[in-house]
Amino acid sequence: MSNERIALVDVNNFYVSCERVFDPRLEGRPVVVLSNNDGCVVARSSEAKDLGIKTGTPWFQIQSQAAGWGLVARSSNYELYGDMSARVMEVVGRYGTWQDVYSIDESFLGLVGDPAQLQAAGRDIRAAVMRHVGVPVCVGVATTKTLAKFANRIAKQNPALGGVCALEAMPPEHVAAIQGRVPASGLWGVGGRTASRLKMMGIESIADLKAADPALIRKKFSVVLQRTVMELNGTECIPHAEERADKQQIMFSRSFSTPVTTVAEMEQVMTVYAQRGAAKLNEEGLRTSSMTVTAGTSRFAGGEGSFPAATIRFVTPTQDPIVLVRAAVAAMRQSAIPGASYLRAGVMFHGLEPLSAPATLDVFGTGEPGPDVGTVLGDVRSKFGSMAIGIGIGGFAVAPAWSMKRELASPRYTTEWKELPILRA
DNA sequence: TCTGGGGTCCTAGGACCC
DNA sequence: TCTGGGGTCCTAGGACCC
Repeated sequence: MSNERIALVDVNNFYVSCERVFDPRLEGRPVVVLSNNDGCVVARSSEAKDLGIKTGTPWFQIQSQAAGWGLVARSSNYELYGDMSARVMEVVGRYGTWQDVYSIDESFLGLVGDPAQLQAAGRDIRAAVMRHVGVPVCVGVATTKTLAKFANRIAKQNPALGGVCALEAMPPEHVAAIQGRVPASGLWGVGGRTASRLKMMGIESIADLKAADPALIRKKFSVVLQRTVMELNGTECIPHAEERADKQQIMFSRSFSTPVTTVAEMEQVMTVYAQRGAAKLNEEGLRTSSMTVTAGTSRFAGGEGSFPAATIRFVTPTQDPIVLVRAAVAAMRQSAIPGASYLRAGVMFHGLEPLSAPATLDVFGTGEPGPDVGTVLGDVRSKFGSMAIGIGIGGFAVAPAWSMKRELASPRYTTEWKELPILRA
């Protein structure tokens, strides 16, 4: 058996940790980061967790108690987090035989060595990320991705381990005892629905699931859960990211700060959202053969609500923002109900293909390639800023009433010259 | 008054083909 | 009472993840 193992490295409370790098006054205090429109809590410091604040808690429900708790809230600052993520991934990647970036704050890593060497590597990674980027990480090491996730969780929950847990360095009976105690729902890939169905079969703990018959699990659930069972028993079943397919869909979707009720406003929204989606296509070097536009009223209001959705297929796949904007506006004009109080909308692209792919036969002769508008817009924006140019209402100088609210935002410390942190010595 | 945004993978079922 | 078999492709929806 090879002694290559899999590490899962992730940043503790990533968004909060990013905020703390640039505002050390937040150290030791309860801190939360809010979703777009300052809607609900998406990240919490350990102190905020101790206050009993849950992920997803609406900000308006706890806002009035914040001062009494000494709780600090920040709007989410994805430019900052994205840039910090790239720095963390670069440092972590130096230590692996391979690296599979799984999310904004996690990556899997190939590590070679005996249990003691793996633990030492984990400690080196922690120290390097702290020194070079300034955020704390935890490291779990095991034989499969599912077990590495489990080990990482042990590292997080036991401060005595110093943020590193190599599963094979622990006594097996100790590991078994933990697996007997922790519910299966604590595993990667086992959500609430699956957990409650498992429970009805008498499978409650991780140990129960590990001992379950993989064939039976596949029959009653799916190949996904079967893989979890096999990974718990040390058989690798989850392929690395580079072996997985290319991106399948791209979406741009946002809720509004104030409801949209008129057709004219909804057309504005589609104009802007389709352009934002088109810009993503351009960044990825893709074109789309199918676009879905959606909108929705509040899920929390009573009554039926209105959730229009329309899909447009393009005979000739396109990345042209003018084509996409026109189609999105026309589709939504037919689907949205005038007077309904819409709180969100989105644009999704499917059937993606690289721009380098051979063009589909253009039967109707409409797709004569002119200057690539998307590329021109992208170039102008990267030089002069994201609001520098746009199509139609997308080129407004003043944000419309429905646009996003971020009242508690921190500066984009690392990606905007005008917002660099200032150091006084 | 105020409740996120973006993805992945799998499965079932229908359309269509020979 | 009988009314193929086998295959592909596509889509919608479910479940999960961070």
